Amino acid sequence: MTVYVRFAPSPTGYLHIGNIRAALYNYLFARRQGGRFLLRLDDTDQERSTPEYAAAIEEDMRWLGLNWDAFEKQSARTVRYDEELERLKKSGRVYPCFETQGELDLKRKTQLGRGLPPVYDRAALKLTPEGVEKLIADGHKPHWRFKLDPIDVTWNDGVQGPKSLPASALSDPVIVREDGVPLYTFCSIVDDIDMGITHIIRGEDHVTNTSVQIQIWNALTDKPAPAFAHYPLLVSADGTPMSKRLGTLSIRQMREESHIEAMAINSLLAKLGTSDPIAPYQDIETLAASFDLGKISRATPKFDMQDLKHLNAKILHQTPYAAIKDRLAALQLADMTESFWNAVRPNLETLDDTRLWWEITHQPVASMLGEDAAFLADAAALLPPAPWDETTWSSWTNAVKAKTSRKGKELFMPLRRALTGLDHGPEMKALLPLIGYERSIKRLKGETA
RNA sequence: GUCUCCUUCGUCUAGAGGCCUAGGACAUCGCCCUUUCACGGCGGUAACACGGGUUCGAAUCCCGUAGGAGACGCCA
Repeated sequence: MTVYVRFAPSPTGYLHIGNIRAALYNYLFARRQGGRFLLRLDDTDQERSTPEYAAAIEEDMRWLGLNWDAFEKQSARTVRYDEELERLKKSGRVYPCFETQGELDLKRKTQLGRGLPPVYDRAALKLTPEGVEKLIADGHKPHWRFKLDPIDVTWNDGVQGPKSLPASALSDPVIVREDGVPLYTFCSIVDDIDMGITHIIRGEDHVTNTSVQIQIWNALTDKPAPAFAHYPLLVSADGTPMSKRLGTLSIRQMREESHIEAMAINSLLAKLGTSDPIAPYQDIETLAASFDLGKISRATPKFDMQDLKHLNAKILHQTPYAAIKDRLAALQLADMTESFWNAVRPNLETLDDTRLWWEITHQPVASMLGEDAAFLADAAALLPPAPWDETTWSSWTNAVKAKTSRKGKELFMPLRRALTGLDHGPEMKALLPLIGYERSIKRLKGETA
């Protein structure tokens, strides 16, 4: 059996750290198993779904490198949902209900107040066929519920192990709204059957859905239900649930505002909450090779933006010039050479920091002379003429050392400050030739150059 | 309230009754390298939620308590 998995977001917002994990896990699982990966837009909710969000999801997935083998949209499949619904109506597995939302809310509130689980009481099942006809004739529109069997559904979960959920805690799910729109719980199963999905990997917020969906699946087909795996949801570093934080954690914000590398996100999310160490990975195929559902822990891991930033820096420090060349060219700055990259790479936290070091080597910088103006004037006098190379720094500083008797930090820090305007940065022997004689001599004299 | 899952260093985890004076990774701290900061290399600090029980012996099994996450929608 060839593995076939899907990521099924609804285009009602941007992809974020929480839901991209579903995409990543499914993608890596498919790659590892030699299977296929489907992107399916669950866009039956016409009011909240937008083409803009749909396009953004595709864009973000491509940026992360999560390429899909097939693409589907639920909005194009309404005929199939109607057909399957008719079959369930004929077999008596769904039944019409007429309670208003207000009535249902009240029932739930009453049950909760009495310490009971807020489960639908199946009052609509007591309606006679004549009663139903009369309600419809009077202009009431029914919504439809799927009648659950009173059995405990069991399955062997890929992360949680053997699972059993008591039927008594479940309501008959509404599968078609009063306005005729079929709901996720139902559409998703019709799709999974039609498309031949073999494994469903998703967050543990779907565990109770699974027990009803297995029943719906079995009511629709004799084919065996897919394998399920439910991984624990993330919590944010300060302990607040992610659901309250997702606004600040969209993939596009990470990319456009925080300048995070796609592989930093992939590396962290693929390993966070697993028994593998969190480490920088350069490509997604290597990540796929080590992916194993069995390594996912059942406890809720914390997501910390700091961890992501650390990993991002590590990835950049390891990135060879050949792999970053095109993106450096896209910055449209002069002299983005291999030696420039190798010089600045160890000091980057984000790729955008490249601009800072480019400006220091190519744009006027306010020099930092401080108390050392006299010392720097001596140094300036000793500055050798161009052309410069990697040895210039040490021959020059040796001369300065001989003249001034300074050494160590006393010798180097004032030079770094004067030449770059900063007290930290790449190795000066690499930076000096990039700054060049003209700017160097002026900066040593305290001029902005 | 009911149901599901969970609780080992700051963080992610290893650990399936004696191999645990609890191992690894990240972070942190220190040292080395670099006649400078960083990068890199090498080391150190640091944890079994609590209370009972079972057992010769418990991080590991059982019960309870506390705490955390999720679900209980005509959302997905």
